[in-house]
Amino acid sequence: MQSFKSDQSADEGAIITSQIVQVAVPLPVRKSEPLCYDYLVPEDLTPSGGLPVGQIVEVPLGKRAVWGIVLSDTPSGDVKADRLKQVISIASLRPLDERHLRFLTHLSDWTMAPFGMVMRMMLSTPKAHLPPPSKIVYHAAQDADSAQAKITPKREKVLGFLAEGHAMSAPELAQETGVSQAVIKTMADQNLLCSHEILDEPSLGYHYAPERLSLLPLSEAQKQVAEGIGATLEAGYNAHLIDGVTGSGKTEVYFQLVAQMMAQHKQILILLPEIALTGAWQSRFESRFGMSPHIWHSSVSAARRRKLWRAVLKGDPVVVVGARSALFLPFTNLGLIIVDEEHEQAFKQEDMVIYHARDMAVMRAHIESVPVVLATATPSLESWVNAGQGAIDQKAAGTKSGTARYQHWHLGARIGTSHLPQIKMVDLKQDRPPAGKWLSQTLLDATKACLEAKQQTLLFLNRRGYAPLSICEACGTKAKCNHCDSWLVTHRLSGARQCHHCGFRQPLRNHCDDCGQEGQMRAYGPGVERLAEEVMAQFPEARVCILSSDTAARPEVAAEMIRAITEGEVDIIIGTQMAAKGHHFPDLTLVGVVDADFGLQGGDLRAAERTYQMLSQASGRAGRGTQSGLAYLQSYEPDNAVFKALISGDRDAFLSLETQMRASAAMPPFGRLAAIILSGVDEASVEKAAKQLGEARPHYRDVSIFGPTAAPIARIRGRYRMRFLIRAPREVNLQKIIQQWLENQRIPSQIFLQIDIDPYSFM
DNA sequence: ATGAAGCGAGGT
DNA sequence: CCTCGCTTCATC
Repeated sequence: MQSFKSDQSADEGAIITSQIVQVAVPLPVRKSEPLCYDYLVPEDLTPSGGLPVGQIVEVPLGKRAVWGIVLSDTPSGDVKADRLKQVISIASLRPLDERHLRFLTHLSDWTMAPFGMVMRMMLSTPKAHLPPPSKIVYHAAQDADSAQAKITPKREKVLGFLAEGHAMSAPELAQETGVSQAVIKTMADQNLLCSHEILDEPSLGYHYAPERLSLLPLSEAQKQVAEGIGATLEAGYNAHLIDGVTGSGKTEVYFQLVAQMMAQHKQILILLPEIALTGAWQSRFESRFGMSPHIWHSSVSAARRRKLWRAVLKGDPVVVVGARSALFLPFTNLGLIIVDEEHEQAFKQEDMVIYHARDMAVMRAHIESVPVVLATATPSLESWVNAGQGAIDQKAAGTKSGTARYQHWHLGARIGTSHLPQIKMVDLKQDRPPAGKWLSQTLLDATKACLEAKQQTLLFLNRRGYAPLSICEACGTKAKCNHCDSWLVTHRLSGARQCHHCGFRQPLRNHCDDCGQEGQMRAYGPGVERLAEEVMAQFPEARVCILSSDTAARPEVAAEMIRAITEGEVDIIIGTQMAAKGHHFPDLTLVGVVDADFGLQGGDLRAAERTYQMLSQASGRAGRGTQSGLAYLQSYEPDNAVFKALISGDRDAFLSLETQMRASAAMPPFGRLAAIILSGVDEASVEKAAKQLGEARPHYRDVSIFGPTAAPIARIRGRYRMRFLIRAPREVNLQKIIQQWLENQRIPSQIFLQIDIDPYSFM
């Protein structure tokens, strides 16, 4: 009796002394601190004693088992110890380091996305936290000579190889020694070899070998930039903006920096905006470095991602090239971050966690104390101002001048003989194409001349499909999406009318859904397919291709089209944005921008900036070879400042003007913006929730809150959306204001609330 | 996020 | 009286 009791109390004692940790759980709960729950750590899970902060663990959560991160080794005490659940398992990974955790919390704080969601995104690589598969390896038996088995020549070969101290799996060994696997198996059976199980986790790290590099010799200007930045690479955090016209060789400059950090055996992260189209970039990397970089994006196979994720955490020296999500990899030996095409909007992630990968890359570099290099031909206004430009205007906006956050590096001329294209306007009010046609006489003549000179033309139109709008001539009804407030775009090539917001499609019929009339549907407006029709009618002998995300949906198809164009198998390219980006088509000398005004309308904060970037990008395709290039911009308002800047090539004047406008309107980067978006299936309840939230709006002297207003496209994917826009001076803590506003608000659970700090899209 | 419980409308 | 569907609640 007595002893039973004391045993009992000893058990209780064991439970009480066992460790309790706080684990961040993947719940979408918005709190100022990461949402953590207390869990007991069973002793048999931690032979080494306690769990460290940063350890990834599997814990029960309600009915489920989820992965979370240990954020504290002391209990919060929120729940009585006897109600605590136990940690289920511990990931076979080293704990995340403190800097990575800091990155996650800062990102969650900045974006106001629930920590649990940021963490979930970071941990979403399938099975990365499970132990790697194991494999059986063979090595020479200790007492091999005492075994009685015959040593045949083949066996001799195997033993000879293993004598060098290797341990290998049967297939590898067979490969290496040129014997069949059966020989190895038999030798193992006869105790000539002994085997054991190891984890199959080869290192992915590069071996830095300067003799394998074949970097291009740099021009004087390139060398200056490479050396200037290079001198700071080992001095912790430093941010650089490489600002060089298309074709000035920015990539070669940062390759030099990559090589410099590789010599230090560091991990290097290179972010590209659209990784699916990076075949050319990759082959360029391979030819300079004699090895492939590791690619990271959502369509890389789960197995590869898993291997890379683990290798990155182990600290293997790797060069990772990736899309936005690569930013969340658990680097432990990071040396350098590069963000190429830093101005690209594609870096802004608009899903569950809304963040800008360029800005978060700078934040991560800061936390990791490593340099970050932003590269672009057309800097975003934010980066340009951060690089200390437009200083007069900064003063006007009350910001201290002379405090550039980024070092600004210019790369001027194009490399080699090529020059920037000459840009000319076509005034569509004067030189107007006939109804239903889109090419002015000027552009047609130029195209004809270009064809005759056996050179290529790019006609740029950023509109997919055949026509953006279809109207029934009988009743005036427009073909609309069932799930969104948007028109259906006619796609003749795929025989469908489709919604570009939700992917809804219906077969292409010449029948009105509303009045039922046959044969009355008319297409309005241009799309690349329709433009192709016009071009083929004008130039029946020309070889025409359409390059858009519809015609080149898969990367292989896109690569093939780009090859065909590069090798001169095409005369006229009709392309969307996809054709404008980064390609090098040496025979292309004429670019026609069919609708240069597209993108300027809509009152978007960045409309002018974005249009400038896109048109300069598109016109920059012309004249990259030995011939000089020419670009025509068709516009109804040819006097717009954007076009004037493009023609004069005075980009900095344009950016200064934009900077002034932003500064005087207290818009980013001189003021801060945030959007709060409420969405839900039921329009009335979204409106009601928005109204309630609006009534609780805080009132501050310098903070303006606009809304609630229906989003410009009020319904997308069957969800109604209302938004608030908040504007505050730069020095105001916008997140804190929103936090306080939302704190005591009860949002019905069927309504989804999102916060977009520094919004780019106003849709 | 996601499973469970709570509650009104409709069916046996 | 019991089930279906949808809102509300809690998750250590």
